Amino acid sequence: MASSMVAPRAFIQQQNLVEQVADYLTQAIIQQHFLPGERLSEVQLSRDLGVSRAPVREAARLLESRGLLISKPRRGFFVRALNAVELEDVFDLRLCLERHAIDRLAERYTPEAQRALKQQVEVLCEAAAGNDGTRRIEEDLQFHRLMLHYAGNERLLRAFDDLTHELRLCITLITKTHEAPDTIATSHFMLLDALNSGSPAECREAIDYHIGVARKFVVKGVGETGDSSDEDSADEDVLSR
Amino acid sequence: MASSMVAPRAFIQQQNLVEQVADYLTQAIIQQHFLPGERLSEVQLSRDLGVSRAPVREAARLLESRGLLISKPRRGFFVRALNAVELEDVFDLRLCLERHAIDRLAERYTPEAQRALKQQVEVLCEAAAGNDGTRRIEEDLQFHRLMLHYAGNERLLRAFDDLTHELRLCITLITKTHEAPDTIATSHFMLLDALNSGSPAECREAIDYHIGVARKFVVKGVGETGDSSDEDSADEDVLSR
DNA sequence: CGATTGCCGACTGTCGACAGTTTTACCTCA
DNA sequence: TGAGGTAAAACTGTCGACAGTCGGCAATCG
Repeated sequence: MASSMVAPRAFIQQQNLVEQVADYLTQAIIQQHFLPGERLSEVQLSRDLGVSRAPVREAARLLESRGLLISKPRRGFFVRALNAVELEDVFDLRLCLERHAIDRLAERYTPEAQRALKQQVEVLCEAAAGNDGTRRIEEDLQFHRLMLHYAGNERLLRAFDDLTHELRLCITLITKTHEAPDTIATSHFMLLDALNSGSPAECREAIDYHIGVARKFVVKGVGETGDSSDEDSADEDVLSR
Repeated sequence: MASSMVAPRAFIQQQNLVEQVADYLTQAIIQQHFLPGERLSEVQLSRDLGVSRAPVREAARLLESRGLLISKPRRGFFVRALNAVELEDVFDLRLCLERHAIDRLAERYTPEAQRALKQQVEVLCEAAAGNDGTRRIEEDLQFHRLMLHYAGNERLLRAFDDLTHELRLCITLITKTHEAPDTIATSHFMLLDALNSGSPAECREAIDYHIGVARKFVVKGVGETGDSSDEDSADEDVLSR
């Protein structure tokens, strides 16, 4: 995985079955090997992966907290299916988080942050030129993650990471519609320019535009596939507690 | 609910052991029966609660995702201890979420929302007059949760709920400093007035002031207890992934 | 006397098994 | 042929057990 980064201990990490299972499930869901709404059998999974049910269950709970799975008592785990409204909500929250992040970032735009972001945009442009759609998405998300990181609020970053799992889900789910490499490049350079200008208003405008474009892309896509995921859950669960 | 906490009680109802254990742990942590940084033994807990280790582990993972526990591989689960910086981050994220929420709420301020919020403020005022500090906090949080709810973004509400667990943790941890009932009342009526005015700027100002006050209260409190929770984790885990 | 090494207890990670429940398949009957 | 009921199959929730690992303590060595 590219550049400097902190060498993440490539040593033997044969442990952590839970995490391994979670990674496997995440990949499988994103790559549509499990369809939205599909039921996951614990025994089936444990057989396939050659582990017992305990780590599978714990991994499933982890994915549930990340919004990729939904558990129904006595029924098991189901792949999360986002409907149009939920999709809008995800992008609205993303807008909320990134607006705040870019506000903070503009106040503490260190040369290090500037350099890192610029480099990441270059990596992204390179990825956009290639054919690997998944990598393009990952580099794009990584750019935004860097923005959140340099905004200097760990908790804010965690909220973004939580959201990213769902974001990745619905983005990958749609990504037949390829954005042109130029569009991606200019769209991100606009953000850098806004940050360089130091004007909060300009930053706000840039991020609103940026996310608005992404939102349109995905929402348009989901209109085609159009899954609603509603079955019997007619009642509202809000307001409880 | 009572103070007889040490006695673990065989409140073993039939189903949903995980949720019951999670609730028990949450209460125990908030009420400081487990101190920040303390290690939780799975076998001890399972013995005390009269259940096996599986539901305890799953509940612990749930609390970990809520930020109340931290798991160290091969070491077990530890009660989360927030240092001053993390506390600031929590309130900064809260500000981020509530700003966005009040913006949206101002755009769709239905009579129903208006009525519900007003009623909740009254409940809060009543609670503030009483002696039960925990209830006052809960009613306060419930008011803000209602704001988020009527903002009409389920995902935003979920992010707030996630944050609330940590918020509750550090608020309750500090709450020797009682806010005066009048202060609480006026502080919330200001929010209602701002919403009634329909002015986004006024709403923004009100929520900034409101959360700023709460933040000062809590941060001041943590300065006294002053736990840092840092031990050996000198390395940064950000930027990974 | 201080540092190192080996041992011991405690604990976590994981597993296979059992009981209760839900789903499904089949069989009967109108 | 379709509807309804019943029994089997499959699955989840939970449990107790085993193995590998971690931290502490004591004995040993410099």
